[in-house]
Amino acid sequence: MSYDNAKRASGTAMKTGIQTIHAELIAVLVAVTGSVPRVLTLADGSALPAGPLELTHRSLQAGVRVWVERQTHHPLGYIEQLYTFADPTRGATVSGDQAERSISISYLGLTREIASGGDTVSWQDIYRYFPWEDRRSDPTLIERTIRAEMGRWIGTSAERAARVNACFGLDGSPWNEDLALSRYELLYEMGLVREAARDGQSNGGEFIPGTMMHADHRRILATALSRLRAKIKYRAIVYELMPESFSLLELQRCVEALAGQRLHKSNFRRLLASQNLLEETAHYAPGVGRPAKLFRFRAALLAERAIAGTRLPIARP
Amino acid sequence: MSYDNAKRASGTAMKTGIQTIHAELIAVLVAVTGSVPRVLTLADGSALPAGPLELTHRSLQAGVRVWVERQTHHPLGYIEQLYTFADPTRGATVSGDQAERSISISYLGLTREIASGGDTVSWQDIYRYFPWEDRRSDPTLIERTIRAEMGRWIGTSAERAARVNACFGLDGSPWNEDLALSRYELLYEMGLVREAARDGQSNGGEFIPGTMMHADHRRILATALSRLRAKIKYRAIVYELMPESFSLLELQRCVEALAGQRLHKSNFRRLLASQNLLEETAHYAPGVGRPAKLFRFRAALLAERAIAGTRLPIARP
DNA sequence: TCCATTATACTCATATTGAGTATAAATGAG
DNA sequence: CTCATTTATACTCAATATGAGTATAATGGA
Repeated sequence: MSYDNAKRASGTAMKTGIQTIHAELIAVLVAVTGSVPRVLTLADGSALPAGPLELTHRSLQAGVRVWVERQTHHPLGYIEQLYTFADPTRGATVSGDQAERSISISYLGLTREIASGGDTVSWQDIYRYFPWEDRRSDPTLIERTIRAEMGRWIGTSAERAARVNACFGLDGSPWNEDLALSRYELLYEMGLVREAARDGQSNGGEFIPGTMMHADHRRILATALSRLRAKIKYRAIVYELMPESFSLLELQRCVEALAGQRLHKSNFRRLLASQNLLEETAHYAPGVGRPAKLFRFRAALLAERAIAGTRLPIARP
Repeated sequence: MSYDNAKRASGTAMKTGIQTIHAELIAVLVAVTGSVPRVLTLADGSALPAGPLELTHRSLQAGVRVWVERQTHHPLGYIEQLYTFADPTRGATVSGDQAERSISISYLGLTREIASGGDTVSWQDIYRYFPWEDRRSDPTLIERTIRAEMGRWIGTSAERAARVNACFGLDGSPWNEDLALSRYELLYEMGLVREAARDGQSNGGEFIPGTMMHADHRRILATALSRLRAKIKYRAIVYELMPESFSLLELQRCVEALAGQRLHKSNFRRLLASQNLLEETAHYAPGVGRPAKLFRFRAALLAERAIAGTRLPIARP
């Protein structure tokens, strides 16, 4: 049973008639501090910040921006729409025989971490929710904790085995960091995350480590992580996550934090050089060892934006 | 003034209070027939098919699928969510002092073209709406028709010049087919598409050739084109657009139709070979000249799905 | 002074791309 | 039946890009 199917199955109040549609904005605010990718959460890390769509908002984007800036007292740089979910079951308050349908529109925003005003608002390590996605120090978590359970789910199905191998980079398939969302959804389908059990999927044994979240917030966070990982490869958006000036190693650590992978130092620098995104400052970062030159992003970058894009074998006239 | 700003400015009925949110699904159905990329439209090509979100739909995806299949009597292969717009102005029926807000959730679907049952339903050449995006035979349309107007908008602003050059591949910048949406939005901002005038943007002179659409359907179509062009480069989705078996040249023509670019024949084939997506059939396509071997997509492809993904300079342990 | 530590510069074999040329297998005109 | 025309495939080769290192340069502290 797929993620969608499971959600459906638990639905009850389906009847045609007068319906109030309730729309909600959900924000995934990401920052990278040191080598830790973090997300802004509510309720002790168990929910993403969300607010109702108000008629005063001129556009969805503007709605999120206003809302987040009020929460964090910090201007929000990059914003991007993630996905819209409309689940008839979730938040279905059947009051007075009138079903309420909820639409959730989620956004990804990039900032730098600052002390948040709110009380229950806190920044959490993203890998708290997806320990298996962080392969920087130990790429074997999956193997050690849950491979046996996955084997049980696979059984003798060649198709299931192929899916698991492609998603988790097992048995010869390469690991692809962009597949974070597919992996979460597959784990849900296998009943190995707690949300699956909560939503009525029975499961025979263990869960994979990782903190559960309210409703499908963890899925939304996985969507954000996937999107962000894919995007850093062809758009210079790390830019929104870095301070004014930084060393090349700091930039590398930031990308590594998001990708969940160690990168090859000199090749990473060669790549940066070829993109012509950075310019030197006159300053050096002190610290242990030889001081590193500090760089900043080229101002012109703001205008260019789009950059390269992948290639097709184009014919010239 | 940006596209969003212009939309906002024309908004009036903004008041907080009881609000009914009306949600609508909009479908961009794409097929490629011969060398023409086509889209399913209503009303003589002036609107995209759209329908209300019904409570009986189990999920948005399912809603679109049901709706489209009822319209076209043909199973829909690939579906992907595009974007959600919530515009307070559009469709704002201020009846009885109650503002109605409309949310549009758009989807991209891929099929093969078949005779559509409906009367006003028809398939239209996508480039009818974006002639400048088709550079297969004549890449100079922009130059010839509208460069002067763009110059007028740019004036002496270096920032505007940089944006135009990056978007349209002028003055040394490379043309990037994925930027179809940015180009449409920029043309709107410049007042060079008719929608801009309709929405209250004054403009001094000419419009760029291209058929106008209802509401912001043309923008949604541009979103679909951008997404599709980006996606064919890293996911094997052309598959949904091709018949059971086909020659390599037919496949090339299909990709060219979507990309709006001619491709280099032998390099395209080398790429295909390296991806291992195809397998030979025993048949040949007759016609003038040497008959071409017919291929089909490998069945295993369905299971693998995700494929490669772009690369980071990864460090090995 | 010399060593641990981090920064930066080079090197080099291999793979991937861009851009063609050469050869093969059909059709139809004369 | 032969040859020009047309399309299909096979190769070639230089220019780049990538993966994986090694070598050398600056620091602060023992």
